[in-house]
Amino acid sequence: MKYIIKDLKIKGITLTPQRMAIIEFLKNNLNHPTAEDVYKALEEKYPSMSIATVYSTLELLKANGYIQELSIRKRGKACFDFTSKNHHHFLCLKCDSIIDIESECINTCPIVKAGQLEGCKVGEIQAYLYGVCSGCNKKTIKKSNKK
Amino acid sequence: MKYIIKDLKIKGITLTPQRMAIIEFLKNNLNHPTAEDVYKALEEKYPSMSIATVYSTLELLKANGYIQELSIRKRGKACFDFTSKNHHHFLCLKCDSIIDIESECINTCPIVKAGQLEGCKVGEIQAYLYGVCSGCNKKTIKKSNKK
DNA sequence: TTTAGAATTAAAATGATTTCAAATTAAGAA
DNA sequence: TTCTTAATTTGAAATCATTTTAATTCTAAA
Repeated sequence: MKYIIKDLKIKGITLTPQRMAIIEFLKNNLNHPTAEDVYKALEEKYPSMSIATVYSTLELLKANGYIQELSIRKRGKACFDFTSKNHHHFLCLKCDSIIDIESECINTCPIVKAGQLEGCKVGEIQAYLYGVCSGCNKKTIKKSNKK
Repeated sequence: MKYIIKDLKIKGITLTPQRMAIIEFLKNNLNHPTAEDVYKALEEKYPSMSIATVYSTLELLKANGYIQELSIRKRGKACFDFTSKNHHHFLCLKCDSIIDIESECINTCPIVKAGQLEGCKVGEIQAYLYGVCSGCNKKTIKKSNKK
């Protein structure tokens, strides 16, 4: 948080209250919010804020590498994530939730380690795992027990 | 190709000329076309075909597991891929092209092999590799030699 | 051949995101 | 502090991929 503020100042990027509020919100909401999520959350405190500001700030933060836009979309919407370090994402096909996967095991793949494949220079890898999350798993088990 | 036709018939799905043409096109264009790509390609041969038909057929083929919709989007558009077998995708950040990664190495990750992680049941993994493709790499080298 | 259900069509609707021009704000200079 | 200019925000309109709709046209089975 602090380092972003400092960093942005060094880069000569203006720190408006709106931008501060958006950064603050993202810091405290690591559950991959959409632009709309951010907008709705800040609506009360900043009634005059425009959704266009949310989009432009998210774009700014993305361009400067503070946040990542996931390739995965929540019901057609882009969602965002603080890029603490390289991590992957798990998607629950039942409840639509996105869970961070901190496991390093994907990063140990030969391709990733070598940083290249068939002449392609590989910089980054984003893995999306699809399945059923533990919460939904438990629900399913309970249901089947009831029968 | 043949097996899809047979399969669809068995499933009681009507094989209209439009659907046949779309399947045929996808078979011959493995470069991850968008709905618009499909539509434009068939426009000449089927001038009356609607883009809505393209979308509904892609949806049908996806629902039946013949094609895969990538999470990655080409300039904001969904793109599709025959799912021969589980494979991953490389995205060139310079030329926007998407290249199939047949390498099995990602699938050998402990998470994927175990099929679970932290209580989540993992069914499938889609990896997106980002970087610079061999074509663009060569161009860059040539340029830097010219200097 | 008839007919009911399914698929196609063109147009309108939707909804996330982007663009725009006008109004406001930030920040450096005086 | 006040002035000034450039950057930012705003709200509304525009964009654009995709979906929906209702009417028309096909398909396939009887």
